[in-house]
Amino acid sequence: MKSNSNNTYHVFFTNLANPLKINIIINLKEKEKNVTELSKELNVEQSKISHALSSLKCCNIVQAKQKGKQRIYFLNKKTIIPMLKLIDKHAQNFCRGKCLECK
Amino acid sequence: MKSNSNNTYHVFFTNLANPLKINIIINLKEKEKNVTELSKELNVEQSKISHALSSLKCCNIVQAKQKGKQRIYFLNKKTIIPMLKLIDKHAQNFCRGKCLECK
DNA sequence: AACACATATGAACTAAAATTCATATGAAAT
DNA sequence: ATTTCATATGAATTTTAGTTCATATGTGTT
Repeated sequence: MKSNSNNTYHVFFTNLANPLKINIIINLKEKEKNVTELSKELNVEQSKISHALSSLKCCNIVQAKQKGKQRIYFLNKKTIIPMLKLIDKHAQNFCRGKCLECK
Repeated sequence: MKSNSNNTYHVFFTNLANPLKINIIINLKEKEKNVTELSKELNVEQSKISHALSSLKCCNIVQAKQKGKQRIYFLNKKTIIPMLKLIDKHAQNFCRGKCLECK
């Protein structure tokens, strides 16, 4: 019963179920950035950013390119942008604007 | 920087980041069911099902109606079905069909 | 080849979420 | 009003995921 794609769903959602990763994603919506920039703008320690990016990258939610000694991360917008829109709509329609933590 | 809707995203994804909840959702795609039916079909202990349903319900990912002493749960398909489709496409296009756990 | 800047990685620790299990609540039937 | 079937709930425990920090790797500069 627990199919293969069910596991894909689980892996995917688990990867996104983290506030820092969400903040990174939102931040990368406007513009691609390197690790140090993200670290400064979000005011979060570098290795935390690296760890977060690493798992986002492994699902291809973000991608990266090298530029000198910097690594520039950019968002794979194909999936994420429409997904966030779905959640926005869901929150409006079914949760009075925002989903609340369920104890 | 950490906006309000960022938290909605986090709550929403966290709610879905669980293999049992995914299995419940997939199971409810075909047909609405009560707790006992889900428990038997997924071969999962009743209180686990109830806990899972309770948090899915609080985000209105599932909804419920009473029928005698049973509570029938059904999927709010508006959000979830297109979201799962997005992930299917993502997996095909960017992850060779399935997302793999990232260590 | 030594150095500095940029990023990644591993492992121990901490935090958060899921499971378990005993029990409470609820709804109908007798 | 007692019993039975159905579901929910709380709290302790276990599991899983995130953080931290020290250090490794990688890239360019002198």
